[in-house]
Amino acid sequence: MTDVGHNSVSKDQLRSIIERIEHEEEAKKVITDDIKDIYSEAKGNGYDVKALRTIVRMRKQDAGERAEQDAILETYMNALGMLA
Amino acid sequence: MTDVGHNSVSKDQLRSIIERIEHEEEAKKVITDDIKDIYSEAKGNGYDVKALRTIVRMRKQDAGERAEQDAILETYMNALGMLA
Amino acid sequence: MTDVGHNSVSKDQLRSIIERIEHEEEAKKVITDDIKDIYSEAKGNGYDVKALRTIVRMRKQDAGERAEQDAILETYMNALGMLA
Amino acid sequence: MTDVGHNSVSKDQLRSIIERIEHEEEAKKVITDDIKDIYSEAKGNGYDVKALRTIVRMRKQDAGERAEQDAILETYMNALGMLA
DNA sequence: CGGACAAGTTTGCCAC
DNA sequence: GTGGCAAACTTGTCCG
Repeated sequence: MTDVGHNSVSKDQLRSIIERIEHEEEAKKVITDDIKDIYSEAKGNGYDVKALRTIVRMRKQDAGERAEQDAILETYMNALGMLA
Repeated sequence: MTDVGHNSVSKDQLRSIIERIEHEEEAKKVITDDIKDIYSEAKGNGYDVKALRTIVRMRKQDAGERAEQDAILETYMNALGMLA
Repeated sequence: MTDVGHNSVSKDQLRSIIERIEHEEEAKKVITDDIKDIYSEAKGNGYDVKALRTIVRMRKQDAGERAEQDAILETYMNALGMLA
Repeated sequence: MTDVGHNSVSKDQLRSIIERIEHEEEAKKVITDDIKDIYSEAKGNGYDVKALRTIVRMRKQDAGERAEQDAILETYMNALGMLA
């Protein structure tokens, strides 16, 4: 390899970095699939997946933040006459 | 309350589903953070993070590439009546 | 080209189909970009883009359907003690 | 009502934004439907829709491919200090 | 912090 | 009509 610029890049070090990342990403994929399985199973038991996701999202969302979002929405909806 | 879907949602079953998902998502977050750490560490060692991400992405694509090509071939063969 | 199966595909006809589709997709992309521009401009005028998107989505959604979704959500939230 | 953000949201301005977006989205839907029609017509003429979609997708990728390659090259050159 | 990029989520379509 | 595949939209993250 031609040595360009700073380039004291150890081939082995670079390979190690890449492989560590790829290893983690595989692990992440496993978990992602597990989550999908849980939703699928729930669906099989009659649950509404979209609603479940909404619940999970809401619980993750900070309460104050949620109120803030609601307030903005309400402001706009009111301006548009979408409220009562 | 209006009865939606099969309903008579078991509180415990629902809670179990939600908590299993949240547990998996926490595990996923740990891994996501690990990946970020690896990139940060690499950056500290003088690597260009954007380039690293590009490499990882390319290797992922290359992996999928072969399958993609095969799928295309099969599609055409099927369209031409060369399969079964 | 080898004549396989039914294959009386006119090269010109195929090309025409493909190009018509690609032409439409370009037009679609223009509109998509226009929409992005409107949101950007609104953002520049101090609007909350996320809230705007929510409004648009809600107005698109049928009222009855929305109530249905809300009912499911409420059922779950109640089961989890997220209400009151 | 709570004052959110800059607020004093002009009802007319907001309505205008929303309606412009909705107008564009309708236009987009028309095009989307046109595309569907083209595929349907092609199907009626004996074409394999899945294969057509594959072709369109591939041609789009090929177009982006060159730009992608250039971007990768630039990224590396930049990382190696060969730019600027 | 603003704009680009990537990830994740949702929706639509086609085959079975 | 269900489940898997692919497109589109949304959200979040990262770099400048």
